[in-house]
Amino acid sequence: MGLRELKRERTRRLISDKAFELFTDHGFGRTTVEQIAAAAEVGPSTLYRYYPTKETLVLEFVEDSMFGALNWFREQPAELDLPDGLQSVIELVLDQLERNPDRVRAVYELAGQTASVSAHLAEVTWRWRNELTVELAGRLAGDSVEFTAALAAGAVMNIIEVVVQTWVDNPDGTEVKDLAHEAMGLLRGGGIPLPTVQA
Amino acid sequence: MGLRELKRERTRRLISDKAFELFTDHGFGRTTVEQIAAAAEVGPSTLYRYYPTKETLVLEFVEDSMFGALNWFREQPAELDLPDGLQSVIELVLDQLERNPDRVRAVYELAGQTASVSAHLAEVTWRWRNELTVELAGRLAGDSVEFTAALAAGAVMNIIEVVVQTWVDNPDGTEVKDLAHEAMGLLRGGGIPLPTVQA
DNA sequence: AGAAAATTTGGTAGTAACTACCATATGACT
DNA sequence: AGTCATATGGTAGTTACTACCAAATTTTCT
Repeated sequence: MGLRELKRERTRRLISDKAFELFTDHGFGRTTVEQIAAAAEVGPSTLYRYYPTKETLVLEFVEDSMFGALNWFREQPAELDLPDGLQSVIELVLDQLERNPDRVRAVYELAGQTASVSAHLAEVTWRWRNELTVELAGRLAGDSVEFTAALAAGAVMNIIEVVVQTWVDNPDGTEVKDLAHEAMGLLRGGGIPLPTVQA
Repeated sequence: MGLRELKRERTRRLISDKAFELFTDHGFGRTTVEQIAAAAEVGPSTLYRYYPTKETLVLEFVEDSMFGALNWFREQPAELDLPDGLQSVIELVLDQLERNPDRVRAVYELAGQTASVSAHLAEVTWRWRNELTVELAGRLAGDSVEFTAALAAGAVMNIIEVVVQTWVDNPDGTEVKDLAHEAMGLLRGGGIPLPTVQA
């Protein structure tokens, strides 16, 4: 890796760290992009090159965690057992998020306070689910492939969201991995009140 | 209803109609709030009183459809059978959306083109799911009520989203209600590749 | 009917996120 | 060392949105 890339990584991290510092101290809305740029000792112009919007400053880590796992899934052989593969996807996302619990909590804190952050967080997971749907559809056969894939991808996204939310809400509760298994068990075992089917 | 309320309703509708006209003709990003205000023959100041952000102009109908159904659910007696109730919620939302198919299609069109619209659309459904979770949790008993409620609410949201998406993507396909039943059937009958449970 | 009160409207001034663009500086390569 | 590619910082401008105020309009009270 050249010196150039190294510096890029460093500035990128510096900017997002300073941003989080200011966001958690004074709130998302009360922090201006210029203040962040000043704190990171770069021009606003440079900051915008790394982070096109204020929200991406907050969501980079979550987005990377989620799409990292998705990319792993994409590289798996076509014969991969889907249920097993989906479990691995879930565990990979959770593993990534657990590498930086404080950051995850801060993100959810900010999303709770600011509508546009919550909106963009929702958008990231929504986009993630759509891309998982495409990948899944390519691995399915039979009737209404798109439909089935979308339902499966939605279920996976759901499990992740519920587990993360529960984890964030009570930090000293059950282990993340156990929560995930509990969720999958409930879904499979019929422990969830699902809507009835009646024509 | 007094003259004041009547005029308010009228201006509100006028504004959102003009907004959709401009959005679909020239795109969301290429339409300014001032242009919308001018087209509706009101001051920008007035427009902002009705619609606090540009995105609410787009999402009002979808939001009303979804939260209308949720409010119906909230008013149901505590003894209501949950699976049946959830099916009704789904059908109510879909009924509301079907009252204005063009508008729904336009919304999804705009969401596909503009990130911030897609973000706010995601946020609306996310918030809807959260409120459904709260309502459901109040009607459940036993262990891990919150957890179960969140999973159920997520499943409901999922069905709605998949059905609407499928409906929007091919307008002349299966009836919305049939799609919904198909989705519920697949979910209950194990036709979906769900992640495995293994500790 | 007419005055007073409440509310809606439109306009002004200002903030801040973001874009387009250009000159300068800084690593990379021969 | 010199040239090339890329990263940086600054300037000017657009636009969404906020706070605030004076005029207009609807409702209410006498």
